[in-house]
Amino acid sequence: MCLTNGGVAMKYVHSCMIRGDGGRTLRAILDQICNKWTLLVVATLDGGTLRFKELHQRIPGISQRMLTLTLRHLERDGLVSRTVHAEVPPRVEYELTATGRSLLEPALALAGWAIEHVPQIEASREAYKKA
Amino acid sequence: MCLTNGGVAMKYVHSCMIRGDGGRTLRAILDQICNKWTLLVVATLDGGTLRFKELHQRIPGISQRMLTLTLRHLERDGLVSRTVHAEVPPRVEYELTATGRSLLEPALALAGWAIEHVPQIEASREAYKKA
DNA sequence: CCGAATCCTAAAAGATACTG
DNA sequence: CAGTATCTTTTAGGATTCGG
Repeated sequence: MCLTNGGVAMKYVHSCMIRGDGGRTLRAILDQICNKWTLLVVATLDGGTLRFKELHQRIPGISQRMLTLTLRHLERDGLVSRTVHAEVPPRVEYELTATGRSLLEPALALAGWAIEHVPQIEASREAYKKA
Repeated sequence: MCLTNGGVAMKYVHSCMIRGDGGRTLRAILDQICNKWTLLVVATLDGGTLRFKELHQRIPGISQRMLTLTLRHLERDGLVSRTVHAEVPPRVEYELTATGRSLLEPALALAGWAIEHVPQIEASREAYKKA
């Protein structure tokens, strides 16, 4: 299967996305990845294992609730592993799984595109407002 | 700037995302791209110009309202051009701009990743439910 | 320290009806 | 044909409190 040619492959993506159930599942997964915090949590876990509190500190603005929810979803989807150490006080460590790490490259590509195009998009928004 | 090495570059992305304003703008753009319909509209416009009605037909399930909103946002951000032909009945054509086309590749990479991992993620979800 | 439970608001999205 | 307007439902996310 060729996934390198935009012209052809995007049609394949399109066909996958509009199929009744596959579409719903695929969109659910894409939504999951692209929500407010997921990409940031994955990016933060790149490079090694972190505890809950460390994650909380490194992601300014995230609430405990959203960090917990995001981690649970990532764990459920098999992208992050969660290890509880039976100590007092408790220590819980999070780490990307192989699947989670495999997400880094495409996620990076998209984030990179967004970073590159921020000025251009902002300019376009300004121009649009005036018109 | 190196954007090809996940280990290093993801930290760059992370640093971009947590910066006060740049972070907000960047996340707003990512949110925009990854919302329920944007990727699908962009994928559908790959390959050529389409009228409003054609888009509506090729994207099952989208409401007129959401198609309009999505197209307005894409137009505002400079990813899609909108051409009104002064005829009766009216004819409005939408087309990807150069910037819009440049989004195809990274968007494709992410969608491709999601498509590839659907079975694995679903299996992980099943296992998670039971446990 | 880690996180579950609850309550609340704002935004997104859907349904429906109408118009130049 | 290509929208706009309005209404309702649904969801995401934040604040706070409590528990193991």
